[in-house]
Amino acid sequence: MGRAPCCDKANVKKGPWSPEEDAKLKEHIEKQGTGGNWIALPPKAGLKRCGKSCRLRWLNYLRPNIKHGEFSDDEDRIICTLYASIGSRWSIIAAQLPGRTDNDIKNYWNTKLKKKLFGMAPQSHRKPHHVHHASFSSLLQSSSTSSPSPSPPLSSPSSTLLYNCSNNTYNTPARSFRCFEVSYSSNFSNSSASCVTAASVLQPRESLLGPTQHYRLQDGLQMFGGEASCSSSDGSCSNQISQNKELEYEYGGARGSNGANNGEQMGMHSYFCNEADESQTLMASNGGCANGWSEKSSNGLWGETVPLDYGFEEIKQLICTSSCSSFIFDENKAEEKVMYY
DNA sequence: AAGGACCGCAACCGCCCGAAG
DNA sequence: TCTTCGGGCGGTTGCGGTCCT
Repeated sequence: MGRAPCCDKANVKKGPWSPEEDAKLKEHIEKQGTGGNWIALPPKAGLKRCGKSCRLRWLNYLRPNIKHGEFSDDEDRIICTLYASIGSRWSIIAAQLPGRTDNDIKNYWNTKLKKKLFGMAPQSHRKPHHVHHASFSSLLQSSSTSSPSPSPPLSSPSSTLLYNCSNNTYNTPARSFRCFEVSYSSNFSNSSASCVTAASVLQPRESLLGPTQHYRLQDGLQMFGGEASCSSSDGSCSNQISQNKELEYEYGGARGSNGANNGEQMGMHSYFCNEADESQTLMASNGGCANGWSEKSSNGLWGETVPLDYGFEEIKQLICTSSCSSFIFDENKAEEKVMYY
């Protein structure tokens, strides 16, 4: 009955990893692999660490192709957009950002992006001393040519973000965004074998127009899975779209307006919302395994059609209303949890 | 120069779920 | 069928670095 304990917790080392430990772990995994058993790995590798700790160290730091450093504006947009639609499913979000780990994204969101998005003033009066990111509004407004225009105050985004009802676009002086829709079907049968990743994120409108549109989208898709992305999974669900070498991107093909993909897997559909593009559908599904997609959404958005291309205010409001309306205020964390579950 | 405040990040903690026994 | 484990995930913490006074 049952199994042996995973590790002797009294005899495992905690705290920061030494370079020697890193080298041992890396060498062992590169030679032997994980063997599919992290708990058994530490003694084999000569490490006095918990298997979970080894796994975390490998996935978040030692694994090849890990990307550290600044997040690009595109990555910011992906994070914000996905956060607005699915909440703090960091592993899923990480799966869309090649080279990024869920831990990285989580930290980035908590320390920078959230403040950027909500225009939070620094808690102290001193100037920020780390990397100066563009504000989110300027991020949204930045043109593809990165023209250095000053950012308007976040408190008045409407002054620079104009919604065009006729074609579902948000226009700024420098750039406009196309409205995408992504629908999540909840009636797929095999959650472990079926998952869908975000196939569209905020894209500069100009990149979606004209003859290059198709290719840009394909590029965008491939970007998601071009290499082992860095969800904290063992990699099996990281290449969610890159695993889809066979994945068919139906461009202009049949559209499952209800999101069902023959009823067997969750479908994600991105539509171009203006009339000129309405016949063009990008449809993506895959055989990855990000289980988050298979679960009921914490914000209750599954099965609905969720606009994924937001302006600043839309993302802000979505985040506020759908998932964690009170996350700015620490005193409301308890309430926040209630809202989640 | 020293102390305090703040920030970012690596790592830990605890829970959940499916698998193993 | 029940118990326990292993893997995975999100939330939280603590430490070290940086900046301000």
